[in-house]
Amino acid sequence: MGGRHPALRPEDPPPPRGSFTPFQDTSSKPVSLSPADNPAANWLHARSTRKKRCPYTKHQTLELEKEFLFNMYLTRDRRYEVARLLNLTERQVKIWFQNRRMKMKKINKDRAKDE
Amino acid sequence: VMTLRSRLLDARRKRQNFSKQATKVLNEYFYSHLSNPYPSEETKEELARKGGITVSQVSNWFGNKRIRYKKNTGKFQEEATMYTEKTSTATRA
DNA sequence: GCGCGTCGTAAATCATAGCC
DNA sequence: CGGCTATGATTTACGACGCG
Repeated sequence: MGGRHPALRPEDPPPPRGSFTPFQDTSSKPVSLSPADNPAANWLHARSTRKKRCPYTKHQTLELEKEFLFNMYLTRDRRYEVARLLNLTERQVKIWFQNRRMKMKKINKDRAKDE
Repeated sequence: VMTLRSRLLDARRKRQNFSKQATKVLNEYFYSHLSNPYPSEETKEELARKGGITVSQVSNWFGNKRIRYKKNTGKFQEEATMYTEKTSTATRA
């Protein structure tokens, strides 16, 4: 593996709730846990405090796409405005743009091979 | 959703399930690395080559497989046994 | 240090291939 | 054929790490 884990943690105590100790484990690989009966026990998993994915409405998506067409990168002001208009948080808008840029990269790559 | 594949892939090849060869290659890796089924980029490329699919498809497959396996391990026991023995029988008999 | 960037992923959801 | 499930792909959300 590249070494870097994502937004997930391998296995850990129950939800700390207080939301500290984000962590993960870039180094140690005790390689021990994972009872034979549950191989998935040591796999990465999302923290239990993660917000459930909530599909955006057609309108929200359409407006976000229009904004993306205009600028792939948001200014702080635009982000605030878009979030207000679409009733999303600024964080959601920021992440939507990050994901959208990744999607664009993938599309371009696919199209490059395709010719 | 249909914005991507609807245009770049729909007209011609619609989604089709992977070939037996691709499925075999992916499952063999998955079940022989069950404790850590996260292939490196290089490994993904190799699996993609052996299966005749793209690296993205390999990533999608592992993402789907990990979640679906974790959600219902029981349902996969049969194929788990199958691919596990297929991979280890060589050394014995 | 903050703050936003990319990268890789989980989990949910979508779309439809394929099998009764 | 119509319904249902299996499966591949896409969509949200986030931690780790990088960089200015």
